[in-house]
Amino acid sequence: MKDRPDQERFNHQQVDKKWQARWLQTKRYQITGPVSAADKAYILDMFPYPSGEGLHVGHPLGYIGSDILARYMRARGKKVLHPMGYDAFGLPAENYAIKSGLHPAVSTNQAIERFRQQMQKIGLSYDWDREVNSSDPDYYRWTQWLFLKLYEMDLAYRAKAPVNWCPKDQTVLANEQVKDGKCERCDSLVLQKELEQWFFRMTSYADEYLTGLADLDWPEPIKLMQRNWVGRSEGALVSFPMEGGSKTIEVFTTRIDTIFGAAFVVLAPEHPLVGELTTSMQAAAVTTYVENATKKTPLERTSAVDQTGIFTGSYALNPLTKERLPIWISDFVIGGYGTGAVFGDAHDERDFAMAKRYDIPLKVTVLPSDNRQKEPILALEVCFTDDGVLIDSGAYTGLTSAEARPKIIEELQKSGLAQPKVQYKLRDWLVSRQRYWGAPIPIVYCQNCLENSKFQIPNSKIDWAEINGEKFAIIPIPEDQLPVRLPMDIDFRPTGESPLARSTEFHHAVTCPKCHKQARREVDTMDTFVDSSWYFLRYISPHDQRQAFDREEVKNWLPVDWYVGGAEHAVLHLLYSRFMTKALADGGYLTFREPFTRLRNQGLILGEDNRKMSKRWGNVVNPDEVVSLYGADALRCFEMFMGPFQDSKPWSTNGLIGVRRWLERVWRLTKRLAISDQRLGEDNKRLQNLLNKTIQKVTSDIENFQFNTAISQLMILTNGLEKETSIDKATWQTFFQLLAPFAPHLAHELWEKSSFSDFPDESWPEVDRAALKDETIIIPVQVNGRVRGQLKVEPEMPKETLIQIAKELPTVGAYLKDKELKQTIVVPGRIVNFVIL
RNA sequence: GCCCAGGUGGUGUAAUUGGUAAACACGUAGCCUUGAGGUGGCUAUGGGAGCAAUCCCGUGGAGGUUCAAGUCCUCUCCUGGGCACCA
Repeated sequence: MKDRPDQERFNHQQVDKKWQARWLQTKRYQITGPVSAADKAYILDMFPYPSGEGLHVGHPLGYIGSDILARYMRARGKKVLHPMGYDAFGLPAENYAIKSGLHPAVSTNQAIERFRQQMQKIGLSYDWDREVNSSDPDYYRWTQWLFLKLYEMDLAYRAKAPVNWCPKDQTVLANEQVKDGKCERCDSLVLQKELEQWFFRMTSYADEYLTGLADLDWPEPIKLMQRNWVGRSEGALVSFPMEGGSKTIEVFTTRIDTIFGAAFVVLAPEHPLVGELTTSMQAAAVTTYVENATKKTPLERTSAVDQTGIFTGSYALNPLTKERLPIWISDFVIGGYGTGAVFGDAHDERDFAMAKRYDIPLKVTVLPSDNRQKEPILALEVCFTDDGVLIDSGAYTGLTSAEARPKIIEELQKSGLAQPKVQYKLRDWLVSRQRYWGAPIPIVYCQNCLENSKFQIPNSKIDWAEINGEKFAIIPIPEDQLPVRLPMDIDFRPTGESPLARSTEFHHAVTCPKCHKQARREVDTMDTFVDSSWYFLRYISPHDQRQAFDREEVKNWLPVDWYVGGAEHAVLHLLYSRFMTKALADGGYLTFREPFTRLRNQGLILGEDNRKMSKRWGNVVNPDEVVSLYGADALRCFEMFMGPFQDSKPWSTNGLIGVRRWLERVWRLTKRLAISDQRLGEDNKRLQNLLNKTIQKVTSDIENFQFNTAISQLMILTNGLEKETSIDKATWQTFFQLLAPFAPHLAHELWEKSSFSDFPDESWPEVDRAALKDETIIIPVQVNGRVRGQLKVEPEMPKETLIQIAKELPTVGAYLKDKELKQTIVVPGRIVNFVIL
């Protein structure tokens, strides 16, 4: 029978299994003693939420990229820490439990089991002994410990605040979880509600989030999003005294230069002075307006096109001009930003629209830009040209408004009329959740302790909380009593109060750790983002029963060198992790202030129909099927070959087949090519150069996360090898080494089959410098910028020779004949260009 | 509305950073192999003119800089993402 190529097929199932089993048997790197920053590589993937649906083909894109990097770094002799875990607390498991009755702990563990198997099938080289699971008491115990530390450091506090309330999920949402005024998860319109909640003081590091970005190797768009999120603006606080009253209205402005043109003052409906300022004449109208405004959902409020408002009946005085300014209320002013009050003037679109609507007289004169030099201008009035140039405010003639601002503030500060102020959009982080499936907040509320504290020395600070009108002392659970375990048998249907409140045992059968009288527990759980804000520390000593992380080992391994994950975490998770790191550093637990040195984002893999992969569209591709049909290496290489790592791109089974075809060709090469012990001879410069180029390209491409072109280059090398009949051993080995990070199963198998010794895990090919030269290259010859011929030349050929032989090309000569040569441009090794008239 | 990122063949994309546009694949066509099938092999494949050598056009659009532009500048259109009454 004829020896048909397809009888030599690469049996990926067998090969995958063999090498995956080997990885699991391998004793992985054990952390011992100090590791220098230069020797280590902490390569981390954002840990997944283990959903019941398992991974689809888009999830592992990032894992494959980081795995290639990890394998490459090991080959380079680095000590690599490459762990994986599960962000296992959270709403979906709880919602699923409500629907199916299956306890979240059970469904979550099933999902984790499945995730792990799926990841192992792809051949991801994680250190499986280091898995963490945020819903495990051994983990959340330390999340609770962290809460206590923040509380000690006054970075966790309890406050009454208007909170985003999702009526469907019956829970409070963080600002970050509200999208377009709707719940991020269930799309219900979000309402506002006043509740006492736990907050983390994110804002204490507002400036550091900005300055710290300078030293981080992160994608620029992500940095920008963080900057926008922090939303720093410099301006001034100005006090507007009330006419005929003792109170003043504090106003924040970034446009102090427009203060002379202030025409009215606007308060947010929530502003505390609203009641006091409203005259009896206006009382009814104001009450109606304020009620309507607070009833509105955030969406309704932000989507309003008109600047509606209501006059309070009172007046304030411009502190500079002493002019009477009517005080209005409008819901375009946000209670939670700045001072919740603004002054209105003509330069601002919203102010302008409102003034127009209610016929409030404006005070700024806007002059056409060709009118700059004209007089006269009222003594204290600020005038602008219509392109925003300040032309007169007395002392600052000729300055742009941006130039004038700091000077005006300085001037006003001298007379006590204003003070500089930096304002941030960033808010503190609301971490309380009225949900079951999360880490319990380690606090009890004790009435007895509050009573007793009245008799203590006046200065002893005791925090108290108000729950349903009753007052309690806030008592943190002592560290050695952690974890506060989540009760397992509980009715977790949402009713608006935390499900934990329904557990008598959890809620009431508790004694105060301080006075040992009966107390009640905090029944809220923590936002799952708290769990994920520190998990990268737990991987260092995941089984440590005495501490959250081993401080010495953390010093060795952190910060994370490469962090790989989706861009959807640009602000939330990444900012929370930065906050936690800074807080722990201030607490003396860490010696660094930024958790992630490098960040790389992977793109989305869309369905073959170019839509987001989802059950709803029926376009989900399961990696298990791909792996069993085409092999783990085909999946890995194809996902890397599809396009730039960070881009979104549609799945294509045909493309996958193409990559599989390539691996098959590599497999067959081993059959066909004779292997010689001789080094490549001088006669095979072509192959030598190709090999060198491939080493260079694959190496730099991996380091730059340009895996798609690395695969292309490996394909080019394969095409080159196919032209040979025999090959030297060294070339062959180099090829397998280069292939190994991408297609580890195939590469290891081929190495072994070729009867080389054990695969060298800590070795990476070097470019053979001596071989890297003397190949002729082809360069274009242009006439007037158009290619008219090609030249085969030595790279080092001198200019004069180049010009001469270029002129002799028949195709070029024809153009140059009888023409005056104006200029000749020669870039050696690149191009020759003749410029003629 | 504001701020980013990006528009290159039928498709995914590449381009040594200003130097032969389309590498590497997919798809398609023809041929080969096979009893058959294709996750097998070979060849061709941007558009147009021509028997051909060869020529013209071509990187969303319009201008510009340059010996030379996918790459730089100005304006403009479209797509994706983020923020959104932040004073």
